[in-house]
Amino acid sequence: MNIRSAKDSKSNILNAALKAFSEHGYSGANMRMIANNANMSVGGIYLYFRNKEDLCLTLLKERLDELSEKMERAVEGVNNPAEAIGKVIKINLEYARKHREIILAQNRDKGFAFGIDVKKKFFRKQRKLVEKIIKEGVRTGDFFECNVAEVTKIVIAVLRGFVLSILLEPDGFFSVKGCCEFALRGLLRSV
Amino acid sequence: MNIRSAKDSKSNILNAALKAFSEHGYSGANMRMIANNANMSVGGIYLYFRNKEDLCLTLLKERLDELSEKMERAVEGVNNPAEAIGKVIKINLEYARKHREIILAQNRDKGFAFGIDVKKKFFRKQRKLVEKIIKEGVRTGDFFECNVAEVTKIVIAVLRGFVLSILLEPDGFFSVKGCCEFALRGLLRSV
Amino acid sequence: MNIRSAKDSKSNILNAALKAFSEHGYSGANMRMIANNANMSVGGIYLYFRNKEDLCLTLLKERLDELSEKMERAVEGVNNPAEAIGKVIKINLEYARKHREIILAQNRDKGFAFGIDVKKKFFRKQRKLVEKIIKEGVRTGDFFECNVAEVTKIVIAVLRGFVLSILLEPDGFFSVKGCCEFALRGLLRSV
Amino acid sequence: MNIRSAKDSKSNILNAALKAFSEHGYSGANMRMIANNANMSVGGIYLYFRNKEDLCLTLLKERLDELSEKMERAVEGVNNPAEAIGKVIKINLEYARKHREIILAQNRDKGFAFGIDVKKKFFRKQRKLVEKIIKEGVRTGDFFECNVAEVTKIVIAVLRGFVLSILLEPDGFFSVKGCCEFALRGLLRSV
DNA sequence: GATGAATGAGGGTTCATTCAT
DNA sequence: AATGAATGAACCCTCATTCAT
Repeated sequence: MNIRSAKDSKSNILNAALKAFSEHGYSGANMRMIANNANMSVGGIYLYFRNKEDLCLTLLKERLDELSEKMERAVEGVNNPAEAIGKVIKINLEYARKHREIILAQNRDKGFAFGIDVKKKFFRKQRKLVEKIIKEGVRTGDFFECNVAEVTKIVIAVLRGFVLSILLEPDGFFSVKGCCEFALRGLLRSV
Repeated sequence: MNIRSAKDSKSNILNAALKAFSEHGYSGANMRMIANNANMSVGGIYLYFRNKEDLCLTLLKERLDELSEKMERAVEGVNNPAEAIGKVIKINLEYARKHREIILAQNRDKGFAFGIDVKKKFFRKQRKLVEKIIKEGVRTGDFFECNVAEVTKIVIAVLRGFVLSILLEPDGFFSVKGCCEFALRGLLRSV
Repeated sequence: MNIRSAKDSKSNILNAALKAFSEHGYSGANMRMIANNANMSVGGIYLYFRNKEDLCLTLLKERLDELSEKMERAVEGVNNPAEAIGKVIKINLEYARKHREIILAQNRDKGFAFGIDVKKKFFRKQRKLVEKIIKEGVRTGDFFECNVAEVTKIVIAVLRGFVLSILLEPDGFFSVKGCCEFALRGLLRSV
Repeated sequence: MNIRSAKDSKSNILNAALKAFSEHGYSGANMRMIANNANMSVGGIYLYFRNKEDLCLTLLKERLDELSEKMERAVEGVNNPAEAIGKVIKINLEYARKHREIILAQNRDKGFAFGIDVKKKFFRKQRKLVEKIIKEGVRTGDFFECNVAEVTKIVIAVLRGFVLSILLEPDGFFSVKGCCEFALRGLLRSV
């Protein structure tokens, strides 16, 4: 209707798609719905995106890039490794809570395999970040001596678990502080 | 071809569906595929299952019931709380590795919302089991004093994270021992 | 289950089919339903009837034969033509009210064309009966001089209209007496 | 092929459906047939009609609205009640002869219950029209004193009977004049 | 750039009928 | 005579994608 720039149109469609996917999941949402949300014609979407999958993938990429950047900015200049781990956990939990619907939509109907490349790229970045922190923690003596590669994987696994639990039970009591403490100390009173 | 008992037919279909869902996801698999895998006609499936969803749900329920039972049997008679937590982690990790395809299939295309009741029932059982162990650990003094309810949730979140990571990166190095140690001790050298 | 004679089985199935067709119409009723109603297997039905249509046709034939016979018996020995016409109307209206569900079922989903031969045979008999009465009425002078063939058709049409109206609006006020009076004024020389 | 206006497409589909339903009845006709008749794709039909039933119902409504209007226009300005009844009969008989196939199709496979609301609306209109004429006839003294409500029902039943008979035996000799005379003898005080 | 009518393959599901037992 | 599991064609309907305008 309006004279829009290509960039505007694209982000307009992305917002419309976001809404549709959030509400109905990937295959529950159809192109007509998205077009309606975007105040556009169905055909119009195909001027900006190759197909439905491309549209969803773009959405996913945007989100993960944003999260990546947030994490990196959050630990920039933080010297205390424990604090850095805490920040990473905090950012991830906040992000999960904020974008719950979207993350679920991207996994509903398509599952983990969907957009695997984009996800892998994100995971790689995330792992590097955490690994750096742990390495530093071991170097400073704050953290246990350990197989850094494995512990990194474990920490990321734990992080994922926190995120997943927030997605599954959004209303459950689940404090960032509790998660951080746990990740840093575990269950046992004495070692 | 129609010489099978009803029970045979049912499990025959379930296996065929498992294969189809594992390879193509829930909506990628179609009833014709499943019928072919089962060396049956399409209509035959509907003698044993109300519809596609029912078929997949049955598969899910079977799996989760089995896992539930395994966990319960594993901690039976174990008095050391740390050991019990270790067993729970071990069972879950082994299970994830063994049934990776199936679990993914049930979440691909349909996502977490699918079979939510069956899943909730499982989660409830799992939480009760873990809570009991932690309570006991706190009572015996093996574990920190803590908000048992919250820590239970966190431990389960961690558990989920381990499982999720195995699903996402099946070939990654990821030892049960490492996970257990981490869950029990965390990262920090001293508190 | 029981040892039944072939005749028993047949009528047992017919009753079961009648119930099913009455409740769900021709295509709404399925063979499994009928088999259940008859406490039989699906395959069993095919020992007695060639197929679903044959089953329904047999039902139709039974009903129409019964009605035919009732009409014939009713006018037997009645000498007054007006009274005879009244009897015919009465029998038909009563029959429509009594077997409403069945008649509707036979026309629901299949319509007038269904069982056309059986119906035609019935219509022929009915027409002959009415024609005979009218001819007699004209001969005795009770009825107007008229084109007997056409008036017969008209009287039958009127009769059908009464029946149809009862089928369409079973609860509507619609007296046999009113119908007879109306129809006879069309026939009687003097009132 | 896609150069038609929406209105053209709709009526194009309606014609195609009419042909299909007339030839094969409601459930005998399938969407693919209709699409072929309309030189369209199956999906195209669903742009204009919610489903098969909606398509058939629209057809039915169109027909009955047309007949309703015809009847009303026919008696407009006619002062003689007997003549008015004659016109109503004439219009209905002509209509039945002209649209025989269509009317049959709408009742074949689905029966009277199909589109019951649309039909009821038509019947209501028809009854009001006839009732008004009879009331007027009684007032002017042309018609017998009578229970107007009941006689209206009877006249409509008779009318239905004429229509039904034309549907059942289209080639039968069945004059409008004969029908009117017969029906009017039931109503007129003097012949 | 933008439209939206049109496509048509493919989906899940039903059910009259068959046949090995 | 009787069973009921099995068949498979056919049904209605959906929707990502295309293309004439």
